[in-house]
Amino acid sequence: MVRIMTPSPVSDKRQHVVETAYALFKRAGFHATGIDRIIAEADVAKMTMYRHFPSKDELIVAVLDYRARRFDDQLNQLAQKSITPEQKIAEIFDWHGRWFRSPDFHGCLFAHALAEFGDPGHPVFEAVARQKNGLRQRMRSILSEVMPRGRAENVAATLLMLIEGATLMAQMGQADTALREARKTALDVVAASRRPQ
Amino acid sequence: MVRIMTPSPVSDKRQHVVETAYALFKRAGFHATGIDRIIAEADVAKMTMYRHFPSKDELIVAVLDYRARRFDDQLNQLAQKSITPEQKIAEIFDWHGRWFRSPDFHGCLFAHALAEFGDPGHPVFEAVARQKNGLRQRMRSILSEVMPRGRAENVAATLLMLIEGATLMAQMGQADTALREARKTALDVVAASRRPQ
DNA sequence: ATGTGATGAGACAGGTCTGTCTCATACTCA
DNA sequence: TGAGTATGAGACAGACCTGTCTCATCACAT
Repeated sequence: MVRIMTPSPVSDKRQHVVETAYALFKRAGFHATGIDRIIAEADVAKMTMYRHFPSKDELIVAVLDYRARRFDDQLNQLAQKSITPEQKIAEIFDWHGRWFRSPDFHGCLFAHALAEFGDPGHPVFEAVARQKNGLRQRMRSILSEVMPRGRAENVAATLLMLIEGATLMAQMGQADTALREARKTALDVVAASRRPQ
Repeated sequence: MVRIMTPSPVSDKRQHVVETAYALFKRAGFHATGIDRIIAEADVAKMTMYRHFPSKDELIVAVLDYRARRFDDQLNQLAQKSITPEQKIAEIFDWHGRWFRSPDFHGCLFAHALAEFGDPGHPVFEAVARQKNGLRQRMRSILSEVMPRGRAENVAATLLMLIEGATLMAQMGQADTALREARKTALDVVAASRRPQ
């Protein structure tokens, strides 16, 4: 008989490890956070972790993919609230502004992963690229409503750079200035390329 | 008699360790690069390193300060070649473009350091802040020739974000697009705030 | 020549890292 | 009841980590 293996308790433990690892990676980084620390904090046996994730690298990828999914979900919800492309773009920047001011903001986990796993071809590198390209394509598709495909591509790249730069400045304690100027520049750039109605 | 201790051979070893550590940190990151690896690559005794740098953290700070100094020197040379603020800003972006295309470009060492030592108050964090603020103030002082102090401050922050974002995109293999769009946006932003002559 | 300081070579300590293995326990479903 | 599965607890291996210590050597200035 085909049974899909008891689903809930299995995923529960796995998900709990992912979320605990996320909280630790975010604060201390990837190499500086040991497996022992993760399982202690998650209150889980070491073998439980290693049964779900064959290696630390795969746990890191799982954490990144989990965060990318949550990020996408939140931006999807946000997208329903606004109508014009300008509003949608502004919402994305404002979402980042709220993030910057959140209690334990520690910068972008994906940028940090890129710093520690800079080798292209490494699974972690690829997970980072997936997330950043996803955000860029999201913005490109928003922009392509009001400008040609090529321009939308380039403007999306510019907006992504502004977001990444603002995130770095926010981590250095300049959250307010960073978001205000990045948001303003972003809307100016969009306006300059917008197809007149 | 006051003797200042044989100066050249001492600094030679110290500088050699700094440069070797730089090359390794750049490729593999800070936590992932061990002291043993550094002294082996530098062909130096462990005690020689520890006499110059009481701890690994202080070596990291020395490496960052060394790179910040070299970066400043190069931009100083560059500043003499151009006249108008627009030219000077464009030169800074073009310098980054050449950097992105250089043989072993691995992203911004300071951004990577921020990822691994995100705790404000940590000496490494402060070294990063020094470098980023230095670049921002350099651009602010360029811009203040053609716009009020407050605007120069904000425009400089925007340019810094574009540079940081472009550096991150370059590390993900989008060097050409990143630099082109960042440079163009930067000059647009400057033009929009420029005091008419 | 002599002494002083920088260096080389490597052992060593104490801790932490990732990953494996074993054995006992609990839970679920047939 | 009995089989299959997930898990807990922890020992263990082997490597690596930072940082300290000792002793020999070398260069150089007086």
